[in-house]
This record gives sequence, C-alpha cells and structure tokens, in this order.
Amino acid sequence: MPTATEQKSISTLSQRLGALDDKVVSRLNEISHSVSSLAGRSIIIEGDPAISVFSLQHGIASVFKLLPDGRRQITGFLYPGDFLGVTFNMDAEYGYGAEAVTHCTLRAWPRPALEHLFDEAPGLRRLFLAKIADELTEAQDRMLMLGHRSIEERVAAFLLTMARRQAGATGIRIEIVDIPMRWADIADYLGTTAETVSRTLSAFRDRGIVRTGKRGEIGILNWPALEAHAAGVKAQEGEINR
Amino acid sequence: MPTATEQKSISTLSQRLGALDDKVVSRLNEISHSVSSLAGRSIIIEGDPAISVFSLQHGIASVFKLLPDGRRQITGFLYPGDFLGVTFNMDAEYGYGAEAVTHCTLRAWPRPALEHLFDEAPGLRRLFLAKIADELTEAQDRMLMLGHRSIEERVAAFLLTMARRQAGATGIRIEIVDIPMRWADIADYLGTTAETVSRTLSAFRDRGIVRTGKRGEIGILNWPALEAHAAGVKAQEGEINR
DNA sequence: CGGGACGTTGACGCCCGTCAAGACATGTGG
DNA sequence: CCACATGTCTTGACGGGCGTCAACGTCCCG
Repeated sequence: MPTATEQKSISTLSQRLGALDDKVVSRLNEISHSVSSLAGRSIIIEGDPAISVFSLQHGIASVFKLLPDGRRQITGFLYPGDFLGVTFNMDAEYGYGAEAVTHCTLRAWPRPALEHLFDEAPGLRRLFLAKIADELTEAQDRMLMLGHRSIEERVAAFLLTMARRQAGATGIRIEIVDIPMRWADIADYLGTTAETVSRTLSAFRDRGIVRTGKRGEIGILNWPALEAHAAGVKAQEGEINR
Repeated sequence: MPTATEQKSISTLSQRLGALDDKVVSRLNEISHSVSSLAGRSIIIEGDPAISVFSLQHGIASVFKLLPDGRRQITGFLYPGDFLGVTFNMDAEYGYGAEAVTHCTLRAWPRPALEHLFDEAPGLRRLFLAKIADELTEAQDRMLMLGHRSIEERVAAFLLTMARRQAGATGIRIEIVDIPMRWADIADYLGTTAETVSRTLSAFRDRGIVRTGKRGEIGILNWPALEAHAAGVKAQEGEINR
C-alpha cells in the first residue's frame, strides 16, 4: 500500500516538465539561474520576502517551521525535482524555513517572471497546482502519523519511505538504504528526539529487523516486520524477507 | 500573532465568490444542488469515487483520516464557506473521510461540471488554488502542533482559534466561546484523548483561566494566560483580562 | 593526533494513554 | 411525567512510553 508521499516522490522535475511545451521549458531555463548550498546551510528563512521560487536539482533539503523557543518541526524533506518557496500569499513572504541536508544545487526563478510565465502557459500553472495538492495529501498523512502513531510506527514508516524512494518505480526491495540526514533531523520530522530515534533503531537491530553499518546507511533485513510495524499492526516477527 | 488557520477562516464562501464574475456565480448555482446531513452522519467516505465537490453552507463538519485499527486523525474542522472533496488526483477518489459535527447543509457540484466551469472561468480555478494553498499552510502549522507542542499548548491554541473565529474580523475578545464538537473530536484533532482534553480543561478551570458552564460552551477568563500557553511560554498567570 | 559533531546507551521521572467508575444530560417509550 | 437507556463528560488510579539529562563511544576532518 504505497502512500501519497511515495507516489509524489517518484515524479521528478524532468518527468513533470516532460508534459510541458518545449518552448515553455526553454523559457523556464532562460529566466532562471543556478545556486548551490552546503550541507547544513540555510536556503530560505521564514518571514523573508519571497523573491524566488526554487527547484531542487541535486541533494536533499528540509523544510521546517520553528517555535520561538527553538523547537523545530520539519514538515518535509525535499528531493531533486521538488519545488521550494512556492507561495500564493499576497504578502509574499516565505511561510517556512528551509535548509540543505546534503550539498544542494538549485534552480532559482524570480517570482514575478515565473508568474508572468504562468499566464502564458496554463500547463505550468496546473503543474504547480498538482504539486501543491500532492503536498497537501502528504501533509494530511503526516498529521495522522504525528497525532496517532507510536514512535516505532513512525520510524518504521520513515525507513520504508526512504527505501521505496530509492527503489524508485522498480518496486525492488533495496537492501541497504541511504539515510543522509542526521538523527536530529529525523526526530524533528517525526515529532520525537534524536535519542528516541537512536533507541528505536537499536531495538529494531536487536530484533533482527534492520542492520546498522556505516554512518548514513541502514540495512533492512525483515521487510514484513517493518511493514507490519509501519501499518500499526502488532507484528509477529517470525520469518525473514518474505 | 494570528495563524494561517484563523486568517483562512475569515473568508467565507460569499466573500470569496464576491471576487468572481456574476455570470460565473449564477452558473455555479445552476449546476449545484443542496444536500444536508445530520450531526454525526458521514458526508464523504475515504476511498469512495469523488463524484462531487461540496461547499459547506451551515454547520460544522470534520475531515479525517483513519487507521485500520480505528484510530482517527481529524485533519481539520470545516465552517461555512469551506470546500470539501476537492481533489486533483487522476484516480478521483476522496483522500479522506468527512462527517457532520453539527447539522450541516451543503451545496454539491458534480465534479465534471465544475471542472468544465474551471476552464471557462480562470478566476474560479485561482480561487480553488488559493484555498488549497491556505489549507497547506494550515496543515504545516498543525504538524508543528502535533509534533512538538504539549497538550496544554494544543488545547490553549484550540480554544483561542475557536474564540477568534467567533470574534470574526472584529478582534473583540469573546467571553463565552461555543464549542460544538465533542471532546473526542477535539482529541482526535489535537492528537490526544477525550480524557486528557477534559483533564486539561479542568486544570485551566482550577487555575482560573477558563470557566465551564453549559455543554458546548466555555468562558475565557484569563486571555493573557491562555495566549501565553498557546505560544509555548511558561506563563506567569497573575493578572486577569489584560 | 586532537577536537568537534554526531550517535549510543543508561538512569530517571513525568506526562499522558488506558481502564474503570461515576455524574450528568438528553432522548425514548410507557 | 417518570423510568430507563444511551451518549458524553469528569475524575481517579495506574503504568508505560518517551522526553530529558548525562556520560561515553565513534567517526570525520583539519
């Protein structure tokens, strides 16, 4: 049962743009410029005037909201092809912050020029609309996670999402999953703490569900158990891999 | 500091439609029909084919996602002027369930007819786009709530949202706030349980922050304390009302 | 090689979920 | 109008999940 989150992740920018007129694509390239950001550096700051819309080319970024006391909720991780800084507010301020998880390269469009292009190319506007709609269903899924699922369920679901994303459309069960973000980022994404993320992964390891190796990598040994956890079922963890 | 949630709630359907062409409005009325739903009854069911788009006329409805074991996350409460069942998926299935909290009357449009009207009236499409964008920022705010705020903060913020909604654009501090939903609904909205909602309100009452009276009504006695709680500040609860 | 960032593990405690009983309101049939 | 059933809210008791604080281990990069 793939979630909306994963379905979204499959479509990259190039795939999406494939549906557009060639002329529009070339115009898009004309009015954009390229920027890059080192891991850990801020890309956009909540409340700043929204002068640009970005498309992530390479790397992974996080989008987050902050509380005055420093608590942080990562509302999503962005992958190549995802858009950043799309806002439809009249006041035109970014409604959230974003920073690079890994080294990122991005394509930046000045908002006025992009909006002008919207009027010329209805397909482009529709593309952004579909993107926003995807994000909304994803956000609703995440609310369910944060509100009513145990930490083990959240971590299991997160691992599966990462694994499926790397599998792409192949459907193959990846053995070694890359986890480029820090535990603290995962924690802020799942609504918990870095310690609890670590403890949960250790528990999975002790139960033979995952294998921990190099930094930034996790091996999945028992898919059914992980999927059962993610689904919220009290799992029987007998068999390994199918 | 009003949140995106409240800003959204201010604009009702009629206000929004005011920006549209008269001809479009009359066409909208032509192709719609009216339906109503008793309190507690289901309006749309997750996974059903999305044959209609609704606009809430009177009453309050809840939108939710379900887990197989029955756990429920209410992703939002809807008020007159809000839309329901807007989906941009190709598969055209409702991505969530909805039910009436109070007795509701709704206006229903067949999706094909509405989408046809979209092509005629770009302003209408933009209106729905703005609506979706509002919902997205609202959803992101809610993720912050669910992930990183204590129960007291969530309940305080909920009460303030309800109070401000009833105040409308006046900015007046309402004394008695109507809370038409059941505690269990509030709990599923805030990611907690009905017992904890009750306990939290009792704690607020014991500290002189709110006053409990008739069913479905709560009096707010100490605004600063409530606002401090909602902001996540460890409050000094000395003064009453300003 | 040394320092800093990150991850792991332990100890502790409290918030809050769960179970249960009782209070109260509302509706229904007699 | 009353007896009863039903749904909802309140309050208590209890326990566990997980947040917090702290110390240690590990990796990376200068």
